[in-house]
Amino acid sequence: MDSYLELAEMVLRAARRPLSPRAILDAAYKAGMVPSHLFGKAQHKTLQARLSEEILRLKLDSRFYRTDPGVFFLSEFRADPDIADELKDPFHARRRTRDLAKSSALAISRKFVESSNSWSTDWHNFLAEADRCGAVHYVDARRVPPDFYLIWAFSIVRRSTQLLSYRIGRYRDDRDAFVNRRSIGFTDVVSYEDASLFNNDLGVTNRGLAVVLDDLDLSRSVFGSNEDVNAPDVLFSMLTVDESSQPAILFVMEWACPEWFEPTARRLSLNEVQWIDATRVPNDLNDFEPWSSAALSAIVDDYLRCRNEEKENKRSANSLYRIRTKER
DNA sequence: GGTATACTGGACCTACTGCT
DNA sequence: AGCAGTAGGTCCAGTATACC
Repeated sequence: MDSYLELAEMVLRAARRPLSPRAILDAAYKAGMVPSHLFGKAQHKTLQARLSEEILRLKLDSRFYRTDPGVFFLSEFRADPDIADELKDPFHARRRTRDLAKSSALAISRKFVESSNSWSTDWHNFLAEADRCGAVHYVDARRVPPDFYLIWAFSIVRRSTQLLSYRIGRYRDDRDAFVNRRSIGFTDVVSYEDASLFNNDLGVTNRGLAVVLDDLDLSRSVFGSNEDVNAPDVLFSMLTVDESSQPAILFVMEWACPEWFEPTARRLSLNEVQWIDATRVPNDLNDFEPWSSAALSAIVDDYLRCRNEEKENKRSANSLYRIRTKER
């Protein structure tokens, strides 16, 4: 036996019940099963780390699963009729980070974007046109070819005149201009799997909805009903040009939640969740990460312009904003 | 010997809990 | 509500091992 995982496997097989890493190690020491090369001040932490990583990596193919937070069991017992049913239901631990490293991320050729004039019409035309012209490619999000823009869904949650904001932790986004900054965006790259026959935007709004539901741990019914989610308010697209990340195109959309909605802070891995006023530029705009800062400025400008023009329900959609963090 | 891969302990960050 | 201590989950640098 030469690793923590093998040790855990043997102890759990003998115990035939879920155990915490500490209990696994206690049992292993009592049985004299721990080899001398496994040592340390906090071995239960190491074992927990190994189990967590194995489950994260192999998911359902892992030898282990959680029955509760911090309690692990062997997958082989899920087929054992002598094991109680309530121990067979895997507990899914909330991720601290979201995997952005998608191998099939939506990207559009720069040439097409620069020659396109359909920014001024709407997303669907722009994306359909890109698709028709063969300007759409699916790429590895970690290695975007220089002649392509990665496409991001950027979801905002609105409650009347307020927008939901939060502070980004290190695990969430480690780009220098984003870490510890305030944000109004729930963002993710759009993947091939998001597109379907039933949407005509290559899956951009699908991904926008998925990311906001996932990050806020919400049910679809918050934005309509489980069967039929209200379409988001399509705001605009932004071409981001900042030093901290590769140039990308953000499709900014707003999801309107009911007046009673309040995110349950304890379920979030987001910090300092608060509603901010969407009718004026916040004093601490520089505290926001560059994408949110630009989106927020555009939203407030739009609100003020609409109010001036007394066209309150009309948003000027689909204009191209260029963010240059250096110029801010 | 050089390189790739796997494994390790523990640091790190966030969430939870109990106390005041 | 605010604080401190602890636990859970993730990350990373260092080391061991396997392979060429």
